[in-house]
Amino acid sequence: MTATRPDRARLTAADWEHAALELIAEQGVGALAVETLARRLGVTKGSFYWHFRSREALLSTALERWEDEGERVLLAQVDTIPQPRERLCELFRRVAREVQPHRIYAALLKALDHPLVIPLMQKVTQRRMDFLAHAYRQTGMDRAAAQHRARLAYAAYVGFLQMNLNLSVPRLSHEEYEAYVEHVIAALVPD
Amino acid sequence: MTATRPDRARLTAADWEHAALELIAEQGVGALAVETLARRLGVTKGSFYWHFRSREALLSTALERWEDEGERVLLAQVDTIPQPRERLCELFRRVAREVQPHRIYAALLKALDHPLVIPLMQKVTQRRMDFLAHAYRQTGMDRAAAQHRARLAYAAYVGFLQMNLNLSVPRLSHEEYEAYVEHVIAALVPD
DNA sequence: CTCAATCCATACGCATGCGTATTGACAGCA
DNA sequence: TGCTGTCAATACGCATGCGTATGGATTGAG
Repeated sequence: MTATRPDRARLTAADWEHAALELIAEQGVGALAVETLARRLGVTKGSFYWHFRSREALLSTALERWEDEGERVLLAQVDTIPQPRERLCELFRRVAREVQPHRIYAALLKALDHPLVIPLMQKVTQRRMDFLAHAYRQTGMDRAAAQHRARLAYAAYVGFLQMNLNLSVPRLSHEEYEAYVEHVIAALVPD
Repeated sequence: MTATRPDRARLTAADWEHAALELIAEQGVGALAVETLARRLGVTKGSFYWHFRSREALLSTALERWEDEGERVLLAQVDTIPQPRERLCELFRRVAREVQPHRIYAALLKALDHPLVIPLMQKVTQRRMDFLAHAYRQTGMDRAAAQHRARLAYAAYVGFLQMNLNLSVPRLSHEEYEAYVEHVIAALVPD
C-alpha cells in the first residue's frame, strides 16, 4: 500500500486503476483514453499495454475496484445504529455529507451506454435499494410500501446527483443544502 | 408537415432533425453519426452536408426542436386544472403515463458531458422545477418548503427515468408501477 | 558480473468518423 | 429546349485513438 503513489519510476496495475478512476471522476468514462492516462502518469502507451490487455480490461478492473472500495464502509457504519428511523436519517445525512465519493457514481450515470457500466450499476442499484427497503421495513412499513419508498428515496438520490454534479443547476448554498436534506428526511422518513 | 416522411426521394432539414431525435432516443447522443443517419434515410453524407454545416449544427437544431415540441402540451393541459393539489396529482399521473416522450430526455441525461446538451438541460430543468415550485406554493406551502419539495419531486423523476430507461432495473409490472406512482403521490403531494 | 524478468519508449498499422471537393441527376422555368 | 437551383453520390484528406511490434533500460537473483 504505497501512499498515493510517490513518483517512483515503475508503475503497477493498481496505479493505472486509481488514475483511471480519478480521470473518470473528473471527465467521465468517455475521456478515459490510454494515451491521456499515460501522459498523466508520465509514461507512454508502451507501459500500459504491459499491464493491461486492453482499454476495456483496465476499465473493467477499475470499476471492480470502485465497487469493492465504495460503499462497504458507509453501509457498515450505518448498520450499527439500532433505531430503524434514526438509521435512515443518519444514512441520508451521511450520504449528503460525502459529496466527493459520488463523483464517480455521477460519472457512471452518464455512461449507462457502456456494456461494462450497465451491469455494474444494476448490481449496485439493486443492492442499495434492497438495503433501503430493509431499513424501511424495520420502521413498520409493509413489504410493498417499503419497496416503493426505497425506490423513491433512491431515485431522489440519483436524480439529485444528476442535477447537481452533472448539470450544475443553480448551486445551493450550504444553508439551503442543509435545509433541503432535512426537508427530504422529513418527507421520506416515516413518522 | 409530411406524415412520418413517406419516401419521396428528396429530403428536408426537418427530416434529418426528426431522424436525429429518433436515433438519439434509441441509442443516445453518442450514436448520432452522420453516416449512420444517412444510411437510415437511404442517402449518403453528400446529402447531409448540403442541409447542415456540421454534425453539431444538426444536433443543435434537433435539440431546439425537441425543447419546443416537448413539454408545452402537457404543462398547458395540466395548467387548466383549478385545484392545486389535484393539479399536482394529475401532473404526476400524466407524466407517469407518457413513457415514450421521456426516451429522449433519458438519453440526454446520459449526454451531460456534451457542451450543447448541458445548457439545454439546465433550462429545461429550471423551468420544470419552477413550475413545480409554483404548484406546491399554491397548495399552501411556504416559499422555501415549496422549492425543496419541487427539487425533491423533480429529482425523483429524473432518478426514476435513469433507473428504468437507462438502467433496466428489474422491470416493474403494470400493477406495481401504478402502485408505485400512487405511493409517490401520497408521499410528495401534501395532505 | 551476468542474465533474465520486468517495465517502458518508439514507431507503426488500422479503423472510425468528420468534413471537403467534385461531379451528377432532376426539377421548374424561360 | 436549355438553364439554373436544389439535392445527392463518390472519392478523398485528416484527426483521433486503439492495439502491435520491437528494442532499450533497469532491477534483482545467482
